[in-house]
Amino acid sequence: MKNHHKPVKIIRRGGLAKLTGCNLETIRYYETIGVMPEPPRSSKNYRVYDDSHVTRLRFIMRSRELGFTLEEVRDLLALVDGGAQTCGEVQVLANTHLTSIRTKIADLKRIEHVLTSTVAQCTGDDVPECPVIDALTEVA
Amino acid sequence: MKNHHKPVKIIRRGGLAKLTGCNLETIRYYETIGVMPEPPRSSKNYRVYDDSHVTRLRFIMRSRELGFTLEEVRDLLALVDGGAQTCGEVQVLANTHLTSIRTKIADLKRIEHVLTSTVAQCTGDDVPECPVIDALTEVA
DNA sequence: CTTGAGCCTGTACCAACTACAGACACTAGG
DNA sequence: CCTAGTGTCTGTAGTTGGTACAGGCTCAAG
Repeated sequence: MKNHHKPVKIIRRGGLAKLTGCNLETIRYYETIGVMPEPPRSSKNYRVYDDSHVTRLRFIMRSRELGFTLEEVRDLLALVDGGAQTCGEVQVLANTHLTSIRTKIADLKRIEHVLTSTVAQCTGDDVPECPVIDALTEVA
Repeated sequence: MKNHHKPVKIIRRGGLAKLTGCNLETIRYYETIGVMPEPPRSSKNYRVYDDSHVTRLRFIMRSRELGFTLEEVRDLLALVDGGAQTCGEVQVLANTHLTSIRTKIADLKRIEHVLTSTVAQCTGDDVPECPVIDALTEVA
């Protein structure tokens, strides 16, 4: 008969924030948009979390770090929650996301190329003539 | 004595939108945030634009296409408006922007690499085990 | 007994737009 | 002359992904 009056360290919102590194308010935000479940409440109406919430929040954060939108995170979680997720379904989501990332990279590289070659023509002097301004002004 | 009762085709908001490809509402937005000037109004309170507005809006749009934030656009315009802009000053703004673009590219490439190598391990089958889900779940 | 920390709620704010409602203005057709 | 359609005006709300703050409650320590 152990743990009679110190069963488990209870996790409240601040605790979950510290455990995960997530911002305190963001946790509540994730709850309101439905990617985090509404946790049970203590007698004083405090949110009470457990390990499953820690895991889920970390999943969300890691997904976000990899650039998944919250809508995509919702889809991933729906697959996981459904229990019937298949590797094939997840792969489709991941590949779709990968495509949009590759598009973004291509866009940024194009921008980087244009800017780099334009700035390279700058004298950098105290003169009003500037290739960058010209490039932005030209009718394109 | 020509153009006696057809002086110049007047440009209203819709006209400016068509000339530039800019969204109608965005033009008003740019005015409220101060990157586009308040144009004169007709007797019926319609905004009346001229070539200078077309040029300026195109400058803004081109800057946005190159990924400058509206705050950066404001800075660029301030230099141009001041009349005393120097190539050196513009170059500084452009290089700062370039740095942030390169950072974004690097971030996206890292993400792309992680996702690509993870998805590559997927069987894509109708099985619940999935390397992507594992990667998102792992404590990292 | 008071002070501070932590939690609660609702709401406002950021970028950079986009869209919509409701009210006028103007033009062409019937 | 009336009406339909288009264009414009204003203010305001919604988008994404958070972040922050105000005002109020509870609780533990000093």
